[in-house]
Amino acid sequence: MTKKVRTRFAPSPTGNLHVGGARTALFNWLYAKNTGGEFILRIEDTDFDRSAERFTNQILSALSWLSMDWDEGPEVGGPHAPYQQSQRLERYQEVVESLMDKGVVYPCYCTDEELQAERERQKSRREPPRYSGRCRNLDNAEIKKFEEQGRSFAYRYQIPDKPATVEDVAKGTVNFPPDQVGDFIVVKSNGYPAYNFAVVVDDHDMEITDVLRGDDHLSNTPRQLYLYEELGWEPPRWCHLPMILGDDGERLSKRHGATDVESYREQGFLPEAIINALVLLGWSTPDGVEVKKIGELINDFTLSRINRSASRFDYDKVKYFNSQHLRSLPAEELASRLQPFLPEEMLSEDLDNLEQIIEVFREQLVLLSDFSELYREYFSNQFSPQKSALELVNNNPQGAKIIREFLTNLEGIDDFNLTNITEAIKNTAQQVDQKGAKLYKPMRVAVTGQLEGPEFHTLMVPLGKKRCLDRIQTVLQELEDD
RNA sequence: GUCCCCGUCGUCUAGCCCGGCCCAGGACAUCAGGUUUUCAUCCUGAAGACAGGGGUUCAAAUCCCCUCGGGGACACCA
Repeated sequence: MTKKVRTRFAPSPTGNLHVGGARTALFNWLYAKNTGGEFILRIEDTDFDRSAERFTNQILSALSWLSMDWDEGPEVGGPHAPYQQSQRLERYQEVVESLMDKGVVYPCYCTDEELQAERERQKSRREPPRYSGRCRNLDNAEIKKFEEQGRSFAYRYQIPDKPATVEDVAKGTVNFPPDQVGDFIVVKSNGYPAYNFAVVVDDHDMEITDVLRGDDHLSNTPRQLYLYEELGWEPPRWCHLPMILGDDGERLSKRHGATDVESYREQGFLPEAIINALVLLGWSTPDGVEVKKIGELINDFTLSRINRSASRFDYDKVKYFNSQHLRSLPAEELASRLQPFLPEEMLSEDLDNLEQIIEVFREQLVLLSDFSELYREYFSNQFSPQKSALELVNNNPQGAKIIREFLTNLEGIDDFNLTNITEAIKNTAQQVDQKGAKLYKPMRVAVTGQLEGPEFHTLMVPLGKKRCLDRIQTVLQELEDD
């Protein structure tokens, strides 16, 4: 029997969750869900200077919003707690000591300046910039001298001089020639573990079976592989995902505008739309159907359909997905999603009719935030017909007459429902013997003051009899004033 | 600079592993028509790509090589 799949997402809390990170999390989550495995969340906060708790909180909340729940991790705990690297320092120490016992780890007293100077020198000589191993064989006298100078030290791992072969699910077999990497730091001088060391320890301890991550990590993998071999641990399966680039083809960064998941939430995107858009970056559905619900994605997701080339996040397409998902949401659900986006001035009677109003605007909505403008335009008490709209009615010889007949027909309605309103429209059509735009435009203008917009007879129901009649009278008034 | 990854319509991609069904299919965006007695929706259509060059082969988007282009790593960042 094969082992149960355990994937993880291991963000560093040095910024908000951005689309690249979310995509990585998503693939790990989907893969775990698809195989009935577990998804672990781990916080890699070993960058003492840049990590901040508010980022951890933001990441957690963004993940939750996207509906990616984790089986183990912060807040939920689990058998391998704590899931935060800054709280696992003792464990790293323990592993470093075992490496020291094997003599494959040594203290390095080099300062930042020295290391940087070394790199500069190598570059100018057109050599690969990498650590020379100068502290590898320090004798006691030298160590004593450094100690007396008050220098701090970091631990470096002495890499074996041999090629590394990474078997990657997405990229295939990748060979790295020897001599490409220098001895790297496993524990920083502040006592915190360095990335390449901490991931190995944690992924092993947490029994991670599959590591799905951005392919910017591919060239780090040999280092990690060396460590796995040194420690006698079985490495996970690696699957390096193609990167998501900015619209200019460059690595995603702050200046690319909206890259935070949070900002999409604020703009009125639905989490399922973001997920739908994200999953198609570097992966494709087996049947070619692109708009999918989360459950369908879980069902469809396999590693074999991951592609290998980088992609860009297309804002227009996310909007398309949003409009599609918006349409398939039940009115009740949509009403609840809309809550944070409702205009403050919304009337209580309209609030009561929210679901009805939603149906009026449904096809027009692309973002949740579009609702309030639509509401203001068609439900506002400040009703002021557009000039161009009035002109059109004026230019129609029957215009005013249509509206007057329409008004009379509406006045006679007791129960102001869609059937009766439609009836009134039909009656008006017969009375004035008009059809098409000539008939409908004046009525539309009379009710909405505009030439375009949502289907106006559906809109009339939640607008209510009184507001409709008032508006029609206003329009008639303004027509006469001309 | 060295090493690694990648290169199909403007964008996301299918096809590539196992060459022929691909003078390359779909989606978004764009443009043009049409349906809907109004509007929105929707439908139909158009335009639009195998980075370039060599090979191998009866046959190459698919296999091999080179070039070019993009990205990544070479950090006491992850």
